[in-house]
Amino acid sequence: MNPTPRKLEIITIASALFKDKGFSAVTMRDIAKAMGIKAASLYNHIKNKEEILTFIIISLAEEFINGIDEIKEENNTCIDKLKKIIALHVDIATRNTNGMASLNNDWMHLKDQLDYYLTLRVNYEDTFRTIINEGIKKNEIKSINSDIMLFSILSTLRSLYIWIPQKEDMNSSLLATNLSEVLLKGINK
Amino acid sequence: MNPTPRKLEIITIASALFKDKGFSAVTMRDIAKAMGIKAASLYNHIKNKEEILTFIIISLAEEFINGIDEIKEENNTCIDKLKKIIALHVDIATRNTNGMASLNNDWMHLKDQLDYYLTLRVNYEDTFRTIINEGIKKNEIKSINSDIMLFSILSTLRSLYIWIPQKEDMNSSLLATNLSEVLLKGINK
DNA sequence: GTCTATATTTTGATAGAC
DNA sequence: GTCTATCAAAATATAGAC
Repeated sequence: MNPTPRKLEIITIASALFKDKGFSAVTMRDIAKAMGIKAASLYNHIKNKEEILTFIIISLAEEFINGIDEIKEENNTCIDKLKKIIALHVDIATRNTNGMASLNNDWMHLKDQLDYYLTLRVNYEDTFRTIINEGIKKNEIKSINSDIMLFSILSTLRSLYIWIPQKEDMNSSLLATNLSEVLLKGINK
Repeated sequence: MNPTPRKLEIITIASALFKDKGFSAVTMRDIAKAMGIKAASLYNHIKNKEEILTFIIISLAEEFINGIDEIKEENNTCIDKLKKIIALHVDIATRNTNGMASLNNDWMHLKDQLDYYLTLRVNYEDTFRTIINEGIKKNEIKSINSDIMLFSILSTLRSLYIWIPQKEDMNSSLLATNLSEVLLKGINK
């Protein structure tokens, strides 16, 4: 899992193509053309097409699990933990917009590491849900079905990659602040 | 745009497959096998693979635009209009969960009707944004960047199809009510 | 309406020269 | 590290029999 510079170049260019058309609709020839080389040459750097997808998804999934594990241990209110989770999503989605598309839409095409990915995802959602439930218990958060709250917030955060490129003018910390306001306190006056 | 029963059967079965693997990863043989016939037989009912996708996406997009056009004309508060939009999404996503996956993830594979789809989508988002902006003007809604509010709410609504099958126990109207509470008033106590 | 057979193109991947 | 040449498999789609 420590790619050479050339391999990383392939992964980066492939990410951009996967974002636009999805993993299955992008061919090795598409990736090669975008790199300015022939498809056969790609195999000097990567084992196969699957390896590209696996790297994109697993490295992102690990970033998320590491991020939330750190946040959950902090001595903080639950609301502040949620704000940090929101900032985590904004940060990762800003730094790797293209990869986020594969993480969201193409994880089902993983083979070798599909089970590992699913474990990471379940762990992430469980930690997230635990933080919400603690917030309810401590009277910081409304006593609504916590799955609905989890689903609502996480759906928005997972879609950030679609929206961030359209809003290049807005800086990350302002976006995270505004998003926290909307997601935590709503839009109703 | 008025499919025979057999054609509708193909579209329905294809929707389920597209939901699981995406349009590009599903072959005509996959669809045929799920129907219990051979791939060649499909072509007696449909022109090509693209036509299946086009029907799924365009009929859903038209349902949404018709729904929101009706809501916007009503003599109602903006908050109530938003509640109706939320109920619209819950309703459509409940009735056609599988189709919603294609609408969200495979619209870029449209050919003939891609421009038409994009027009419908822009119109939908514009109407949605206008309702939010009116709410701000009338002091019903907080004066935050309306694009952030639009993005946040719409991301959640667009993801409903992923979540609804996991929550079969919850009825549509309760879900719409809870979701309105969370999306409009937030989770913070 | 479904079948078999088949044409044509595209795809992931390898072998071996430079 | 990239190329040309090529393979084998898989894909969309058509023709024509039943």
